[in-house]
Amino acid sequence: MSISEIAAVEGVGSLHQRILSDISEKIMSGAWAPGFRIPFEHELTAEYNCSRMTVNKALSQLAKAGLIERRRRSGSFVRQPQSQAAVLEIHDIRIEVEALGLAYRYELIARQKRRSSAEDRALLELGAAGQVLALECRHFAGKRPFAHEQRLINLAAVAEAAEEEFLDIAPGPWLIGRVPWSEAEHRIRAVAADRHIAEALDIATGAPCLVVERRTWSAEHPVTQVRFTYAAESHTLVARFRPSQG
Amino acid sequence: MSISEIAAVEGVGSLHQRILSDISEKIMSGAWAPGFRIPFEHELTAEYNCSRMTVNKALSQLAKAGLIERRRRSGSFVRQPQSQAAVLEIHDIRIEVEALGLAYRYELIARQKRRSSAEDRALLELGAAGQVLALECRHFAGKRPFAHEQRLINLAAVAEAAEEEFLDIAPGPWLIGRVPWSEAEHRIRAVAADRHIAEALDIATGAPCLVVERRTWSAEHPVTQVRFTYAAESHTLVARFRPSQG
DNA sequence: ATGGCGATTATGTATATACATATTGAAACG
DNA sequence: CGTTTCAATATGTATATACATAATCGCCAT
Repeated sequence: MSISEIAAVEGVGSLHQRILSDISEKIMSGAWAPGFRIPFEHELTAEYNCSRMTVNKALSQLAKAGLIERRRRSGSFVRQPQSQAAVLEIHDIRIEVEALGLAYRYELIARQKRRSSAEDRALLELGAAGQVLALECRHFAGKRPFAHEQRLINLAAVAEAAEEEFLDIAPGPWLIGRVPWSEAEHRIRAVAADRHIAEALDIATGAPCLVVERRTWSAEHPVTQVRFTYAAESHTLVARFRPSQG
Repeated sequence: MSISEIAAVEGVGSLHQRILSDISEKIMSGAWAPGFRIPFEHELTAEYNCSRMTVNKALSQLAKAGLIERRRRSGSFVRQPQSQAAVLEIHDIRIEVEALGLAYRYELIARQKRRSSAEDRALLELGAAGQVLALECRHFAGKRPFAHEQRLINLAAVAEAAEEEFLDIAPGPWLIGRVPWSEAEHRIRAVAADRHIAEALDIATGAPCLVVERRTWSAEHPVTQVRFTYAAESHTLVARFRPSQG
């Protein structure tokens, strides 16, 4: 939780919020350097003329936000500047398209159930061979293609997928509603459109595209691997970042 | 703040923590669907045989984490799942290059101190005019250009930057060591290299590039805006994801 | 009906208080 | 001199209570 998120959730007028922002201001400005021991709760209680609970609420939140570290008997200390980590929002494509005020349409291009090839196993990080479902589809924004999707689903992990046609529902939302995922890994890069992608997205061969690849695990089992390709003009990923311990 | 972050910070043994995890479990599992009105504070007070403050602490945190929405007089409701959030690690370019086993080199191309233009103010989201420092530089991996950097620094926020030549140290690490940041926003997209970028990165004009733009704030003040451009082959962003609400 | 008004209700914030727990520092002891 | 014990201290959690605030419901007058 970032400081501004705290501020956004809490009323900015409340006292514990004011204490919180006063202290974070001192830390952010560098006035209180890393390692500095911030005043004890009872000192802040006196300074703000309020109860310890109120001070405690503010300090607890600063600790949660990672700005300070609290040690019993010793006090609270400004933490070392942390590594950068980000909270990256990845929306459902449908929601993204509709947020642009455009009509969303989904189209299945190909669907193949097969025994996993060596390449499939590499993509899914599967140890043993087994059945997989390979899907290729397109997402439209209005009349224009918005994203191309290539996906592998590990049928050992999601057996019901074999029964689903995926004619009317995209595999993303279908999976989200069915398989809780515990972890995922994304790779984001720029590529030049090859012939196949260029045709699918109705752009020139060689045009820049944003590729987002995702691998998802549920309880340590690989579930799905997907590659989304967006035409450069159509897509920007937005990420809110906050400092965090790393 | 994600649920697991809450759990990590708080002791898992405390009562408000147990209430919190009980409820988030119901929400995550789908037992309490979006829109469902969770029990009132006084009902949970009875169920857990504890005070309202304890229940309130748990519910406030669930609200902060974005799992529920609280409405006075109406109750608390499970929110629609908003998006998937991820923790994306963004490393220093130098570290990234050296992780590839290549020699890192930094080069300053241009440095200009100026009164902020309208464009500068838009990029930095600055209200009033003031002095800014505009920098352009390159990062090398071995002999090849790895990334191109265009940066604005708000001198009202970081006055010492005016004295720094940035001949031997890149502005990124320089800023990180000096200005704690509270929040940043990233935009990631693919573009075709224009002539200037193509020259700087030694690639063909029109070649796909990954652009990462970042705006950073410290204590509500804009600090810096930077645009990194990477040749497509040279860079992949990797993000480890966990489920979360927001 | 309908528009305003007060009562009701759930949450939001703050208080004083109490006891638990972890850690430190110093005194007591072998 | 080293170790154990104990008291002091800051934070962690929980309680009962109080009043503020926002939203909703129903009543009443128009």
